Amino acid sequence: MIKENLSSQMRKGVLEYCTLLLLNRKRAYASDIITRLKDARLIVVEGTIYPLLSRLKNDGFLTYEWEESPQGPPRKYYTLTDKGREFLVELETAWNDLNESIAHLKEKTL
Amino acid sequence: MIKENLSSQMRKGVLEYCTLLLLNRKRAYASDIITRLKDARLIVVEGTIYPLLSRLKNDGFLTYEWEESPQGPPRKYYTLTDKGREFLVELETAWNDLNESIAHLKEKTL
DNA sequence: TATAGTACTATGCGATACAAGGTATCTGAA
DNA sequence: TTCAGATACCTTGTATCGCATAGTACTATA
Repeated sequence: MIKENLSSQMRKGVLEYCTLLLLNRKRAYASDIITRLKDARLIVVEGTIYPLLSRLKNDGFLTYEWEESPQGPPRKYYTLTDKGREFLVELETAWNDLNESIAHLKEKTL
Repeated sequence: MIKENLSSQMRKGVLEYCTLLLLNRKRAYASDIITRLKDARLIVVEGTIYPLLSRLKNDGFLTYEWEESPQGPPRKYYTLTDKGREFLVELETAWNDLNESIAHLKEKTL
């Protein structure tokens, strides 16, 4: 592994968590999500976010509604389902567990 | 994505960080590493750790020395190189950045 | 010699991030 | 009316990584 794809590899699966976190606050459409993740210093591109949203929708974690746009084509606004909120809790737990494991590895032995 | 491979995906790339963290404290051989990661609640198996160690070695982040074992075949004891220690710092930064991004997404808007 | 235990290696699969390219809609200027 | 640009969505192919599985090699002991 080289430096360039370092964060790329480390984020595998985490983007799912971040996207759900984001949508839990407020509904959004794909381009909007990309912008918001960029605000959080997470660089994401279209080729990543569209398949991700489709997966989450097919698993029943998200739903969407088409809505007219003031400019340009209509938008798909995604929102969390109840199942999605439950899944978000699980992801949160998994993330916290990972952090605990790392903390454990840091302080251990010497 | 289903619940089972949730943590699996999330850990992608993180295991590299954990392994380097672990070896930064004390040298170890593969089976030893698996045991130590298990102590930190990270379940890892042989098929994961051996390719990972090979990659890190080929990238110059690790070196190893063969050493006799009190029982069974000789062991490959891995240690970090200077380049490996530099890489560990980068991984640490990447990890902290990810945590900051998530914290940002949690508190943002509402 | 045979068996069990330990350690390392190789192969194939599924999931994911990403680059690159494509389609469709709307607005405004020529 | 036509066309360029912006917006928004979607698809395909590639590389990487964790993992299951199977296999190889060495040592000690009966």
